[in-house]
Amino acid sequence: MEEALKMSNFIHDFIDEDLKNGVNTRVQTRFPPEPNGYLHIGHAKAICIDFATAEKYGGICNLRLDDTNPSKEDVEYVDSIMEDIKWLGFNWENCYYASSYFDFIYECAIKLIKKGKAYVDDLTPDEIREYRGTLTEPGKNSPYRDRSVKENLDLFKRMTDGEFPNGAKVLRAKIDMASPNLNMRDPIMYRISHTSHHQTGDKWCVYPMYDFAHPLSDARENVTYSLCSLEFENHRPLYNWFIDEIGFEEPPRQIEFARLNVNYCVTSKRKCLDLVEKGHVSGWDDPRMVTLSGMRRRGYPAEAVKDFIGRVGVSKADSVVDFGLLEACVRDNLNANAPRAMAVLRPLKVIIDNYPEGQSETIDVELHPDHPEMGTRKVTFSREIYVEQDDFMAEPVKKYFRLFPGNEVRLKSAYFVTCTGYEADDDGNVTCLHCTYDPESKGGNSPDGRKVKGTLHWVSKEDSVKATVNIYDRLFKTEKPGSAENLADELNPESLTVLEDCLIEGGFKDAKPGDVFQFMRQGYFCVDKDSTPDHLVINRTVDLKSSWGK
RNA sequence: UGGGGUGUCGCCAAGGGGUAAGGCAAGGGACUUUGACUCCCUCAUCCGCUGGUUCGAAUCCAGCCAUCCCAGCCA
Repeated sequence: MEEALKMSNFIHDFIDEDLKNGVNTRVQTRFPPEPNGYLHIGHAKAICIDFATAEKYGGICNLRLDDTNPSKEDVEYVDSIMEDIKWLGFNWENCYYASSYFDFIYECAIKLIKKGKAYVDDLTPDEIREYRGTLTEPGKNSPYRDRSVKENLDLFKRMTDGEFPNGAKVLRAKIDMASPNLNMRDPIMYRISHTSHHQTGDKWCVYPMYDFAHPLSDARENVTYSLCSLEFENHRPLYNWFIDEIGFEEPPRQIEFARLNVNYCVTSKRKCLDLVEKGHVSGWDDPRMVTLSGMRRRGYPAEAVKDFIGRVGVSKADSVVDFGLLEACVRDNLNANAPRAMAVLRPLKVIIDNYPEGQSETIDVELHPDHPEMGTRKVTFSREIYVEQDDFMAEPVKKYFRLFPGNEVRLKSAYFVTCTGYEADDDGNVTCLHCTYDPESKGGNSPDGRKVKGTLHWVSKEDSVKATVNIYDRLFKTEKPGSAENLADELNPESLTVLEDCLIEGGFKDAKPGDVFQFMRQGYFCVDKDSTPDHLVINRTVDLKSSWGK
């Protein structure tokens, strides 16, 4: 993916142009999340773009926690953000907080007041909204707009000193109440909020707004390209206004790109928080969530996520990427890297009638068919084994070439076996299969050269471990969740299927949380963090494509 | 009905005057000790629409249509 993202996109075209014209001589970016939630697949796009762009041009990318609104933020989130970025494999040059620039930002506010470009406004929130006008009508000036510099300086200091309650006053930029761009109608720079901040404690009771803090933070850090999503396009004139008014030698430039949307997924903090708080999911790291922690727990390799971002590309067109593309990236990665193991999710007992009772043998099986260097593991074959329930049909449908009475198949790496009969309970459910094996076919090939069309995975009764397996489906049944009044109405009731009593080959007990295996045709599976040697909990990462049944 | 964006295959996305890359999905075939993988082949006479400029346009111009963002003391 590094290559994919280094391929030119329109952002790089702008940068190339600037570099060519001498507008800039270097490239520096930043990834600026607000610590008010967990990072998700959408952030992964921003992270990849920010870090890869800096890397492409030999510049640096800082992590900056955009913490200008303490009422919504928490250190729990800053910790998770750092962990998730590291998991993705990116290393920030410096870690800063917007709050570490509060003194600087405050000085900038004073400077604007002194220039007559900012004023303290006493209007109430409702009045400010009224005075702002509408999309089609211009706003009107606040009666407090023409206060003297001296009075503004005094009032702003008293705001800062905590003399006024929340909402009593704000500091506003004096721009143009008739601007067709609402962001330019005297935007608020500072609001009063007697809230303790997770980084600065009780030092401040006024906090800068995003529009004021962001450009100054960028400039302060010597960022040259401030890459963000499309919804900030309308803010760019304001971003530039603050940069121009304060004055910087190497002004940063904001470039916007379309944010990532994936169908059947939710990537808004509001909705994710809702799912977590209302218990629709087990937490921010629920394997069904597309949070970075959720995907990690699900077993998605970080490389696969980055590959996905690279394949999606960067443009300014609103788009919704198919979740299937993410899964394709995961399969590609895992197919190449995940060791193989045999597991039977819905066990069906098989008795090899002509295999001596009490006898067993150990078979070496490659961990990966394409990578012999990965070595082998040992599996045990014996008279009583288990196969998948749907690997048998009493009355086979056309083109079915697994087990059915009279048919011969291969047990992966073991022997050819022929189904001779089966037992069923009173309800007609098949409870046990009877087979005979061909001793000459040890290893899975018959010396007489006869072929079988089916190869089944299996586990022996003696050498297997029990596990609980979670099978996941999409969390939502609607392509674009969030349109309904209640998000819960759009949840897919079958997003989680728990299978108890699954059987995995014996050696699996040594697997560690986070390890991902391919259980042959059943797909890829990841050992859950809550798994213990006594109780294995396995999450299905993704299934395999199958042409069976088409 | 204001301003700012965006419209190329089912989903992403290159290409920016010279005759439509690639990926995912889909379909067909080969191979196969995973009905997986791999490997072949197919898949936009057409680039939102309508005009115009030009020898020639998806690429330039005009008009129109569709769609997204903006009226938080959120980011």
